[in-house]
Amino acid sequence: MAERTSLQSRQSSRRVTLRDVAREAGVSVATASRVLNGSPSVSPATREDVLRVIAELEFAPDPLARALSAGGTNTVGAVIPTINHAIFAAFLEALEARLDANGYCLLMATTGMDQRVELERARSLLEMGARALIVTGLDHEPELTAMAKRFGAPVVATSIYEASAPLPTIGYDNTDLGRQAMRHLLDLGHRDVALVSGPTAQNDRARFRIRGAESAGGVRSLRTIETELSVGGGVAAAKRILGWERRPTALLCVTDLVALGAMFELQRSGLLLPRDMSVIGFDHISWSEHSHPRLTCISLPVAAMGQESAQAICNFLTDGTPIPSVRLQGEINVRGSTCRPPQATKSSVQPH
Amino acid sequence: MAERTSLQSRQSSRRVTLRDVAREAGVSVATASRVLNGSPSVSPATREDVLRVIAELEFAPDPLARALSAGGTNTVGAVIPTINHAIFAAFLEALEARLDANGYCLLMATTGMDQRVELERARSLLEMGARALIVTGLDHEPELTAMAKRFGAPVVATSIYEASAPLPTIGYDNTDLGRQAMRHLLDLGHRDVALVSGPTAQNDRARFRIRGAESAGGVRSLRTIETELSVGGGVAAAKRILGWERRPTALLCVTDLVALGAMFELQRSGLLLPRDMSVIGFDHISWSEHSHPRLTCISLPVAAMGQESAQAICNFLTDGTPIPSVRLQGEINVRGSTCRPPQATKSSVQPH
DNA sequence: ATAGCACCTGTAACCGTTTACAGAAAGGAT
DNA sequence: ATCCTTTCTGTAAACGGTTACAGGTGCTAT
Repeated sequence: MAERTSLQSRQSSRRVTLRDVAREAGVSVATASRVLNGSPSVSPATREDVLRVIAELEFAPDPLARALSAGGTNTVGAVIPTINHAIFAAFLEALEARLDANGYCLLMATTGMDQRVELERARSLLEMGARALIVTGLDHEPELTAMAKRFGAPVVATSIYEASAPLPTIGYDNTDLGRQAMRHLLDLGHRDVALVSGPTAQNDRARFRIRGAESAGGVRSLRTIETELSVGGGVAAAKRILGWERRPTALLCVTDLVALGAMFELQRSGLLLPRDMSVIGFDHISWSEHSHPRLTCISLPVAAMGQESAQAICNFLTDGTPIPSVRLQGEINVRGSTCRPPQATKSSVQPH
Repeated sequence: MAERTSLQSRQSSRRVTLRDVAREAGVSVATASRVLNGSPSVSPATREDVLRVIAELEFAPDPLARALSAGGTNTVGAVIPTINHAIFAAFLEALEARLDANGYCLLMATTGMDQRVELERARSLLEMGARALIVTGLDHEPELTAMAKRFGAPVVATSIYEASAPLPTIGYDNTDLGRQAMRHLLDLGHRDVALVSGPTAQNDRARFRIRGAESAGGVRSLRTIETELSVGGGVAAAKRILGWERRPTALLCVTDLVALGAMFELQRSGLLLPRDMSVIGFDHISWSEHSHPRLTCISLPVAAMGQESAQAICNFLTDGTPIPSVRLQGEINVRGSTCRPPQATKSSVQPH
C-alpha cells in the first residue's frame, strides 16, 4: 500500500510527455508532434483531439528534448565584469532586447573582474548550451577562445574596437576617446590635470583611455590616480587630490561613477564646480545630464553596442554570416562641469 | 570534387561526438562516457587512451544531450522590469553569484514593466529550460503561474513580502517601510510632505510604499506626484514642486534614483539642502552614502534578497525543500539630507 | 475496374549523452 | 582443475522530442 502510494506519487511527479498525450488521444507520437508544431498535414478532427488532450493533461514540451532534436538551443552567453555598474547594465539591457527580438535568450554571468573566474563562468555558460559568447575587452585567459571553439561558439569582444584583434571586436576606440577628453580640457586651457581611473590591471579599456589622454600632449602636469571603480572610489580620489599641495585645475575621470563621487566630495569640501575644478567623465549614465552641475563627458554608445553585438551574433547563428568588427563612435557632450581654469587668460589658451 | 569538398566541410562542421571519440579510441561509447565523467571503473590504460583522443579531437560534450539524459538543466530564470536600475542590478548580481555557487546559471529577461511582455519572456525562459522562475512583485498576468506549473517550475516573487500570497515571497514589507520613512519625517516635525513615486500602475511595491506612508497619519498635507522612474523623473518632479504655491518642507521619494534627480534639481534652483528641503529616499544605491548631502534613505536588503532567493530555489531543486516566504528587514539610514523644517519649534515636534 | 493522386497517419531512426545490466577476463582459493 | 570474486568493458535502453519514409485511405480520371 505504502509502496503503491510512493509509486503513484513518483508517477504523478513525472512530467507529462508527448507519448502520454499521444496515447490519450489515440494517435502516434508523430501525429501529436505534428499538432504541436502546427504542421498542416493533420486533419482538423485529429488536431482538435490532440489539442484537447494537451490542454487536459497540461502538457508542456520539454525544451531540452526539442533543442537536442533541433540541434541547438537559442541562448547566447554574456560574461561581464559586473552588472552593478550602469554601463554594463545599459549594455546588457540593449543586448537582451535585441536577442529577444531574434528569438534568443540571454544567459548571463559575472566575473568580478577576475580573468580566472571569467574563464570558469564562460565554461559554465557553454556547458549550459550558450551558442555564442560575449566578453568585455581583450584581456582574457588564453584558453578562453580555444574552449569556445571546442563548443563551436563564436566569441565577440565588446567595449573595445581593434581591427587587428584575433576576435571580432564591437566597440569604440578607447585610446581615441581618451585623447578627445584630454583635448577638451586642453582647449579650455587646463595644463595641470589629474587623471582618475579604476583598476587597470585586468582592464585594457582603462589602460587605453589613459594612454590616449597621455598621448594628447601639451599638458604641463598629468598625475594619475588609480582608485576603486565606484562612487566611493571617486570620493577617495577627490580626497587625496584635495590634499595635494599644488592642486590640478581639472579632473579627467575614466568612468562616470568615479566622476560623480569626485564631484560630490569636491562640493562637500566647499569647492564650487566647475569654477574651482573642472570634471570630465566617461560612459553615459542616465544621471550625468541631470547632475548639478551637469557632467561634461565622453558618452559611450553602449546601447548601440548591445544591439550590434546581438544582431551580429544572431546573423552568424542563423546563416553563418561572419561576425564583423564594428567601430562605434563615441561623442563628447560638453556640459556644465567643465570651464576655463581661473588663471587662463585668453592669450594662454592655445587652439589647435 | 566540388561535392567532395562540400561534403568534407559539412562533415568537419559537424560536432565531434562521443561516438567519434569512442570509435577513434577503439572503445564503446559507454566507456568513453565513463572516462568523461571520471567513473572509477575504467582501467588506467583505457582512460589514458580515451583522454588522449578527447584532446586530439577537441571533443566537447553536448550540454543538451547531457541535460536531457540527466533530466534537467541547471538554469534558473529571472524576469525583471529592467536591469538598467541599480536596485535590480544589485539584486541580480547577488542572485547570480549564489546560483553560481550552487552550480546553476542565470537566464535573464527584462519586461520593461509590461505584464504582457513579462508573460512572454517568462515563457521564453521556461522554453529555454529554466527550472525555476523569479519575478518581481505580485502583479502578474494570471496565466503566469499556471504556465510555470506546466513546466514544473516554481515561481518566487521578490521585492515584496506577503505571507498570504499564493506564491512564496522573498522580500520586505513595503508598506511598513513606507510608514517608517514617513515617521522619520514626522518625527523631525515635517507636516507638509510631497510623495514622489514612479509609475504605480503595474507596480505593487510602489503602491504599498505609498499606502504605508499615507497610513502613518499626523501629516497636515501629503501631496503625491507620479513621475518617471529615473533621475530625469526626479528632476521633473522637483521642477513641478518648485512651482507650487505652498512648498512642502520634505520630499519622500519612493526610489533613490528619483531622489537623486530631485536633489540635483533643487540644488540647481538655488536651494540649500537639507535646510530648504528634506529629502528621503528608498533602495540602497552605492552613491547614496556619498552624495552631497548624503542621502537619508530606507535601505533595502537587495543583496540578501538575491542570496535568499537563489538559495531557496537551489534547495528546492536539489531536494524538494519547499520554498519559504522570507521577510527581510529594511532599515532606515539617517544621513544628511533630512533635518527639521525651518518653522518647526521644539514644542511643535510631537514625539510618538 | 484500375491507375494515379492527395491527404493523413504510423513506424522507426535519430539527436548525443548516461547508465542498468550482463558478460568476459583474470586472479585467488579450494 | 574448478569455482568464486573482482575488475573492466560492451550492449542496449532510456531521456523526450522531430522527421524521413512508407503505407493506407478515399477520391477522381481513364
